[in-house]
Amino acid sequence: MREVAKRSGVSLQSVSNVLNGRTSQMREETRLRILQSIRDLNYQPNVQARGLRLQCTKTMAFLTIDPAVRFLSDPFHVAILSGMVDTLRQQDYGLLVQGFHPDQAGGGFRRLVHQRRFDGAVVHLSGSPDRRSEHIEELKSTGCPFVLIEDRAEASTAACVLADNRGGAAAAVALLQAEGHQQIGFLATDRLWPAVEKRITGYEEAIRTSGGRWSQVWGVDRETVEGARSRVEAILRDDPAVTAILCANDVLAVGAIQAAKQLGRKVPTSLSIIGFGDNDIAQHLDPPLTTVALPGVEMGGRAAELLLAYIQNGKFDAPEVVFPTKLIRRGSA
Amino acid sequence: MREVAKRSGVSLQSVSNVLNGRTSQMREETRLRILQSIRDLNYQPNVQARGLRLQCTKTMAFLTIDPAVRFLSDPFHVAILSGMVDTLRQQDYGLLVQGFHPDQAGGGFRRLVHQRRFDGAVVHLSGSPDRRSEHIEELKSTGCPFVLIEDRAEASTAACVLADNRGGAAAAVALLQAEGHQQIGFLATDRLWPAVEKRITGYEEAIRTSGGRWSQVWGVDRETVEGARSRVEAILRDDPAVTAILCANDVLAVGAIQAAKQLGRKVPTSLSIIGFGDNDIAQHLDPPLTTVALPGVEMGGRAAELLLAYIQNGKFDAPEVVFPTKLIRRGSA
DNA sequence: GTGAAAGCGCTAACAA
DNA sequence: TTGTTAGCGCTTTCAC
Repeated sequence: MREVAKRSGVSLQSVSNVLNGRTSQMREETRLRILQSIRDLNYQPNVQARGLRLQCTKTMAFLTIDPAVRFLSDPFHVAILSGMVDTLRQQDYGLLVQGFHPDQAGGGFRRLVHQRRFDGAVVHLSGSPDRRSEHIEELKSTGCPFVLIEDRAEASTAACVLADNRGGAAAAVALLQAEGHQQIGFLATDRLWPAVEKRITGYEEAIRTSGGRWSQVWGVDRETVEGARSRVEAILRDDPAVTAILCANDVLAVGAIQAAKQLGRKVPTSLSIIGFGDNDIAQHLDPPLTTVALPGVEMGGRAAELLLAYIQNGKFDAPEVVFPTKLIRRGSA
Repeated sequence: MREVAKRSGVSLQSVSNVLNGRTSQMREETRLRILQSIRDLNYQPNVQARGLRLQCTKTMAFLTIDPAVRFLSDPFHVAILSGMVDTLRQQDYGLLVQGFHPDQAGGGFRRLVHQRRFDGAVVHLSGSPDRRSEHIEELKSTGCPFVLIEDRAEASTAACVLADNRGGAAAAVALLQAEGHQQIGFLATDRLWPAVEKRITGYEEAIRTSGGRWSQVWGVDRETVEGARSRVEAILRDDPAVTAILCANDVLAVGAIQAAKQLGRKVPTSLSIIGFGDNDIAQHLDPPLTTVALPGVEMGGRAAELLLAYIQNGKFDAPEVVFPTKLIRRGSA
């Protein structure tokens, strides 16, 4: 910057003014001269120095708590990130990605915030509601603005972006009941994600309010296709009267389909399966997966927008944004 | 930090010394007192200020050129990122993610580097070899260390991480020829990724050296399942004598399988299909996809390690790291 | 062993 | 309209 000033024969301040658009009371000629020097020297302001002064980083973070080292293998996370990237790149904001192991998450958030690595964060928590509350309190106490995905927080520095998981689960149950299913089970992940909790709630409510007599939630310890397959095989052997399974996500649904094949149960005639997520794979399975679509990309994009607006105006446009979910009927139910 | 110093009754300097391990000539007692204050105050050094002084950011970047806004939907990118995240989080390094549109990439790299947002970058380029060379020159000229994925660069500030794509393609061709196939085609993406180029080269070499008479490379403009499906349908209608297709990636292979089904050609008996990547979906397709596995996670991890070592020692441990690929035989060939 | 002073690159407040 | 000064939080050099 000093170079630019020297080259244009002006002070550092004037250069700074041009860069920040404070150009109202400056001679057009000077402005152009400075602009030219900037271009000649290929100058770019140092975000670090600028940030130190302005107390901002031009960076947004995506934080999650996931026991899996490869937390990016969760397609929902990737969708959120894609949405964020898209919004942020238009504003010259960078995206910092960080996943925490459940055990380290405690001090982890606080540490990162104190390091001043970002101006705001989109956060996707997991764990028991109590644990999550603790984390939310911790985030609040940092003063750093954040947007929760699929979770709620009462705070002026927080907002949340949710999908209508309960509605989605209810729609899925309704479809299955309309097809005459009496024993509809729910295959859940052991790790508690807030969205999964809501899907379970939606499922149970739907069964109850429709006068259904039978409901059952099973857990899968390994959240993989293999894990789901072996679990579902055991379930079906145990209780062959189960005719429909609503799965907490599409990956589990893939495992469920495999289990059905393994046991010689035709999908959907002998066993109906519905997933959650509408991942890329869903429509290419055999049979194509009936699933509740989640607008992950849109959610990530909106979360980033909310954060950006907070940084500009000091408050959130909306404390809460709810996205609809949509049951996509294909061949598995 | 000022707080910590005051609380411990020492100078800022001493606190800084403790934080940076320059503790050799300091009374143990003082050291412990400072450490305690740090803990009491929950102090974390401000990476921004520290970085400004030290000219480093404790952040690494992943940069790619991908026309798709959702460049993260490429499973290979996600794998690279996963590997990087894993390595970086152990070193308290952050990960910055940025995708460029081919048209903006030109100045984009330079801009980011000049902004001093990161200490090094893992870069996955695409485009024609000439274009890529330009970008590599630009990266070199910034002086910022970088590791190329699937591409080469001669520079002291650069290293590269490659997979044996040629070998993988050759193995795939060998398998198909051993099964008696005479007309093996290659389904490529229109967008030129260096890895795809190498797969094509490997394919053509293998056909030639084995005395094969027929070879053909088709391009797919839309890199989606749909795009591949319609392209392959046209291809097969045009020349039904084609009995095997080697696809540039697994997504295209999914489309090819669908096309085969559409035309009533059984896979693998009437049409053999091999993919590249071994994505999560591959083994859950019907039939399970025979594919050349790429160690994306390992490559990303190694790339980050190389960069980290460069930052410490001022030079790369190795100018080039090559990973093997592995043909995984399943049901589609 | 510890403290004081300078400066990384930038911007806000004030002075000219 | 433009230039000067101070300071963001940290580390480094040098003096004590």
